[in-house]
Amino acid sequence: MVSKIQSVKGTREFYPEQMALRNFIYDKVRAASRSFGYQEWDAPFIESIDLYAAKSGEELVKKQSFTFTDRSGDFVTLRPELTPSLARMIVAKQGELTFPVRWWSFGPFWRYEQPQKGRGREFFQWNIDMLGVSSPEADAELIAVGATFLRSVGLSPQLATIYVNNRRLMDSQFDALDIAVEKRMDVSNLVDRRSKMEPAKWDAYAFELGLNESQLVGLKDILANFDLWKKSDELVRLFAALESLGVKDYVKFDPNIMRGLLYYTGTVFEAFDTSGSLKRAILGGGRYDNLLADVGGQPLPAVGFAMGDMVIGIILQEKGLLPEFIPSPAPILMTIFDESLMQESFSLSAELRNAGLNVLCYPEPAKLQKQFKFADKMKARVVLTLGPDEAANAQVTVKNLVNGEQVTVTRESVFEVIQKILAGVIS
RNA sequence: GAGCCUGUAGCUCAACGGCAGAGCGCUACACUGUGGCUGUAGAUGUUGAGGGUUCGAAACCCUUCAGGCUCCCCA
Repeated sequence: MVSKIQSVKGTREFYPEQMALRNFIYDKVRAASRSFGYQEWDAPFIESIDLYAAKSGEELVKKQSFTFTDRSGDFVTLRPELTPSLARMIVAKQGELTFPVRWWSFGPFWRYEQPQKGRGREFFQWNIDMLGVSSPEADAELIAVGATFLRSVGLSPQLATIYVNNRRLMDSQFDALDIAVEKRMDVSNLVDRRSKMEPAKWDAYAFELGLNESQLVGLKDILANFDLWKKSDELVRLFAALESLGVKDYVKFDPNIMRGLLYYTGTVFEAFDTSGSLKRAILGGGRYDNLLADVGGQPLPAVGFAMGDMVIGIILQEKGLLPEFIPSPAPILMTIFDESLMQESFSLSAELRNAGLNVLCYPEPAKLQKQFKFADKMKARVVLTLGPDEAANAQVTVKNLVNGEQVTVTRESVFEVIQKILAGVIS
């Protein structure tokens, strides 16, 4: 008895309908990236574990990466993130690249996590970065790319918001409370967890981390102050640029946005669906000015963000923002009337393909009813029939499945008639 | 890595420890040159897998796999 082999935990199978969703996201990602002039690139899918050991979090490297030894005994990792590969590739050609570099990528990543809604072990991720510019206006451009994407998939500012904060601003606020530099990580973590903990427990946790009463009160004041951005020149400039770029209605300052990652140095941001059930970020990123120097390059400022395909995919499905799924990429079905007319029908389909049309040919003679039903299932818009009557007069019958109208025309004019029908359907 | 919930037809779900069912979908026919809509008929299946308790298990117990909700983490 052969037992069924199921797919690996946390992976997804892409049947044509799911593939259409993935391609929809890819198309929108590509369009948003290209509209700002970003170049597409990619890195290897497998990398040495050492690449991540240098700068990624310990959690990521030790617990959440797919790592194995290859046949020669070397440790290799299925990439859990792209930024270290980006840093290496930039450093390798730092002397010959034209800056600012604007690059984007969309590809697969793997993390050994507990699968949940919106989170799997194999997923696709959009990464987009600008390197070589340290201005808040560069930060604004990346946020604008994200907002442009959200708008392009039908997520209005009412449905999705990009929350912005700034690490330097928060650090200065922490300094003002006499919170030691060594404690910043802990306090960031504390801020991150606030929404998940009961207030009393959160207070207790704060004291546990060594904050005193006045520091806790001060921290709460900071986190409740949504005008704090006015104290940051960077954020004032950022919001001015966002206004000019036409995306300010997507963006809100929020001092509670921290982001766990160690390497962020300035502006950080995260986009959320404001109305949905999913509490996960759609996209997130920020400025990381020290990373390239840390991995051995010349100092180079950088800003970027990443977006996984799972959360956005679920949101788009839940909100009904996906286009209708059309099973067949060919809008035209050529029927096969009977054995004797099969070759002629194949020839006609070939002629139409040569003329640039996508044509789905029924593969064998069958009842017309069956073939029309098939056309309907495939959501074809035009069905061609070449029966004895048509063959005798060098004609073809063309049926418009959208409005049910049918005409019999000469073979020479079929192409034109079909084009008119397809054009009419679109408009 | 930890806790809790769930798993029955292709899909969504019923079935008190006592004959495995419904809706949708699917197939055929009504209609021997025409889809959708309608009507009629038909097939749905190792109840996730393995073991145990019981006269009898989809149900109870154990193990395991998968999904979901938390913790963790979110690069």
